[in-house]
Amino acid sequence: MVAKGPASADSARTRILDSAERIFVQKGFVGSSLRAITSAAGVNLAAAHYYFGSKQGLFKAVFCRCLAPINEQRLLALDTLLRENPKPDLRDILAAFLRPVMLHSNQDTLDLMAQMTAEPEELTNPILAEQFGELVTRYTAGLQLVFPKMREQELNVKLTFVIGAMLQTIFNRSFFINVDEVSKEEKCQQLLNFSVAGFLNNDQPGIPKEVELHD
Amino acid sequence: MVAKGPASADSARTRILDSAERIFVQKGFVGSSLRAITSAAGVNLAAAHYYFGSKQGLFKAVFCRCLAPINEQRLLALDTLLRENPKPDLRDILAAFLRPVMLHSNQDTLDLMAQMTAEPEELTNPILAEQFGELVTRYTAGLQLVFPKMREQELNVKLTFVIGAMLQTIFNRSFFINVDEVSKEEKCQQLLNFSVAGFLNNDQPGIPKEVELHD
DNA sequence: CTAATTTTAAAACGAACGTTTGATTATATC
DNA sequence: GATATAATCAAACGTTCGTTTTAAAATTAG
Repeated sequence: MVAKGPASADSARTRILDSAERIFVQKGFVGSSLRAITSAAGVNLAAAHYYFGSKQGLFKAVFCRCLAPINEQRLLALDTLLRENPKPDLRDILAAFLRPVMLHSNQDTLDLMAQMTAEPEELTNPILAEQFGELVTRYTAGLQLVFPKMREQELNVKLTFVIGAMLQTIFNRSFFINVDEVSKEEKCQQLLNFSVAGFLNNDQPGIPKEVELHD
Repeated sequence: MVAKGPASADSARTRILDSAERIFVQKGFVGSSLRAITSAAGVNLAAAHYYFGSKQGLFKAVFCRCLAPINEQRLLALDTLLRENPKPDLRDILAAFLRPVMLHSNQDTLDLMAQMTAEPEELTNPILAEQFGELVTRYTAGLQLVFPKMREQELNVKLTFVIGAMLQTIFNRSFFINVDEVSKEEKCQQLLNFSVAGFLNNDQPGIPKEVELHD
């Protein structure tokens, strides 16, 4: 009997995941101790290794449990979009990408996503590859349907802008800009407007001749 | 003789700052040990406490040494702009904000800025308040000259987008989107185009009815 | 019930951490 | 040259960490 285990064991496993999620978000990977996680979960210290093998295994389990459903949602939304319209609308693509994160995620998941960007790469790269590799590939392909003439590099740069704006928005760290009173929905709508306009911008005038004069 | 100290002492202090900057960026605050920092600097472990009092004091010193000059540059550029033109151009304001970071900073400084967003707030908040408080205030005021009718909340949200896009761009963490082959200058130019267009966007069509438009 | 397996528990391991101490060496001042 | 101050150093402090071990309790299966 390896598949499920008894109910008490499963709830212990879940309690570890829950408290690890909260503490990893607050303190980061190195800042979180298994002792703090397990004692907050009300289980023995050794239980963490029993269920997840190592601290890193627990981290990966926490992360995948949070992010997998969101990215499945994003991919499903993109599929639906492309099936209905082979020449899709830019706003619809960006909405499919942003809405599952901005609107349909609880705060813990958002915080975990933001926290992820700060962990050491050797820890996060395997997880990111698994959770974001296909996502980025398919969305890039989708955007290329909208901008068939745009160089892939330029498209990647703009997608990076959108992701950065999204992460900064869901991040609770504020750089002393207070946006707490703006609702989720309004932030998402504004980010969509901002991103669509940013994507559609044709080369602006005023390419600087004065970039070099700094003294 | 407290002001300067002998040449060897000053170079020890500087060597600690240099190696701390590099290691803090790579490993974060909790992930960096004073032993690794001091041994990389070729000084005794106790020298870190001798010069900076504590690990946190060292962190603050590293951060301020990096960020103070950049933000002074940004404020000076804004001042020059507003003195020359009481009704400044949006692109000029954003350029004054972005260029010192995107073009005139070395990679270590950029990485440190990005890393900063991930450290625990109790560690970073005092530093952020000191280094970014005035910056945000004055740039917000500058942007309000361009958009006198825009609500401050909306302006803050858009500024958050710009900062997020900037941080994501200078972050070496890629989410598997490769933009390494794009030059600094081109990224900066694209970010300016993107941000100006995003700021200028007037309410796009297709605002969903689920969002209530209050006043 | 008995036996096999899964889950929990307590204790200890060696290693690494920030910090402090006390002594020693270098530098500057008179 | 004597002396006060600044700087360096090795060593140790007490804690905390991830992980392992060993055994007891709980659960399941025959």
